[in-house]
Amino acid sequence: MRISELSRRSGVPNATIKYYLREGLLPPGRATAATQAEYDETHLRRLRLIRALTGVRGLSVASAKQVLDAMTEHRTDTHELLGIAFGIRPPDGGTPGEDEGEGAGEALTEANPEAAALVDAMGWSVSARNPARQVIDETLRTLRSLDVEYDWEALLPYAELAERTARHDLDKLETVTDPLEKAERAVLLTFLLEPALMALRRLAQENESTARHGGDEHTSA
Amino acid sequence: MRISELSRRSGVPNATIKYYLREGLLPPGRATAATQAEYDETHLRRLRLIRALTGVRGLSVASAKQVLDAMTEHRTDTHELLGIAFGIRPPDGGTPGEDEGEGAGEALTEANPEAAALVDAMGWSVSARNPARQVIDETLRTLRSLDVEYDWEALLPYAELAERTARHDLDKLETVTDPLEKAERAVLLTFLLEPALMALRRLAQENESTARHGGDEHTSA
DNA sequence: TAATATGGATAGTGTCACTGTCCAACTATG
DNA sequence: CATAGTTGGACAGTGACACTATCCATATTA
Repeated sequence: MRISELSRRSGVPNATIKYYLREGLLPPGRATAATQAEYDETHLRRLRLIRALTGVRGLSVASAKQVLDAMTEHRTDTHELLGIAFGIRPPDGGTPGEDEGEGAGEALTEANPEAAALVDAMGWSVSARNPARQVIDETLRTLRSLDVEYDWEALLPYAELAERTARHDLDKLETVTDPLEKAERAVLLTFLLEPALMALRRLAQENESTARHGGDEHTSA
Repeated sequence: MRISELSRRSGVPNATIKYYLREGLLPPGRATAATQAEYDETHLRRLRLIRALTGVRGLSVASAKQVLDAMTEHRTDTHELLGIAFGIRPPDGGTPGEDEGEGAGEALTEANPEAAALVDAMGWSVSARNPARQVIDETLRTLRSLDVEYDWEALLPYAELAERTARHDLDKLETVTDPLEKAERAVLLTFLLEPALMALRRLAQENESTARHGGDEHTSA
């Protein structure tokens, strides 16, 4: 199919598709002539994936590219994908310092002692370079700067719940055999589910709060 | 203190403080003269809160304002705060439709049948207007549009974990008595913890993946 | 062959979160 | 009191981001 059909079938404007092509999020079509290219179902699918990541999940185009790249490159190694595909946080840009791309190694463990302690306590085996560590230490530090006494031990119950969540995630993944599809599913379950998971927590919080305080008028305007 | 000291003590540039004042995130100081105002510790604290929300959590300035406003207005009703303070998603702007401020009511439940079913199945009592419902339905719809067979029932295990998480959250909250402080803590635990919780899941996922697949070389470059 | 579509390049748009500059009014110091 | 420095407020400018629009030399289709 040509670009217009891709646009029509995906609902993504023509110009935007070109933009994604430029940015490398969408692989170029097979060129049939100097000014003509042919796209197929994989392009359509990729496009939907891009919109899911940038739309529902709210990733920036650059972050989506990283995830997509990791997905296609490491399609044989789901486990590594899960580790690598992260390194991305909400499209905030705040608190950069994200130029530690290489050679950080040990330093990161040192730099994130709380995450390290937590990982240790849980008996987890995760890369010292997993950026999630940094998120944890940064959050804890921020919390404490606001006088909330919170340390990695306070996160232990959450870690156990996360462990169960992860087990559930991986169970879901194991039903898929095709490596490419598996990698895609991993991305979907890891990233797309995040807002929904947080939404569940908010729902549960409201419910719990209602249950503890006055249990009526909770639906009032 | 004057603006410079506020800037020095918070690490937020002078110009940025002025910007927050303009945007209404930071309440104005007590004017001592036509071109002079006095700020106090509450301003400093608020500033730190703003940076925590926009920095670690990645909220947009506008979203942070909503949260902060809800926090100060509903400081008497923590339970309602938890329901209201959301309505904000990552600063993506994608898929808006967020102009349902009033009179949506029933329509939202209708519009989000999966969230409704889930809430029902869990026996939860939450407002029909809680925007988290929309996030859930939207995520599920997106997932299915990508051929991942996923419905609210698949979310049930997560909902149960969320319930436990929420219980844990509320427990932590109950130790605080001062209503203002409680509202602040609620915001902190609800919002600031989110990235950390997601980080935990990623860590747990990597660990679980390592455990299931080859258990070595997980730290390799 | 003429009208239309396409791919690629480049420029422009609107939003966001600041950042810089001005200036009149203050304050601190000599 | 003079004068240098600081402030609050207004407003313009900046750079990043995610598009969106315009061109134009082909290609395709009628």
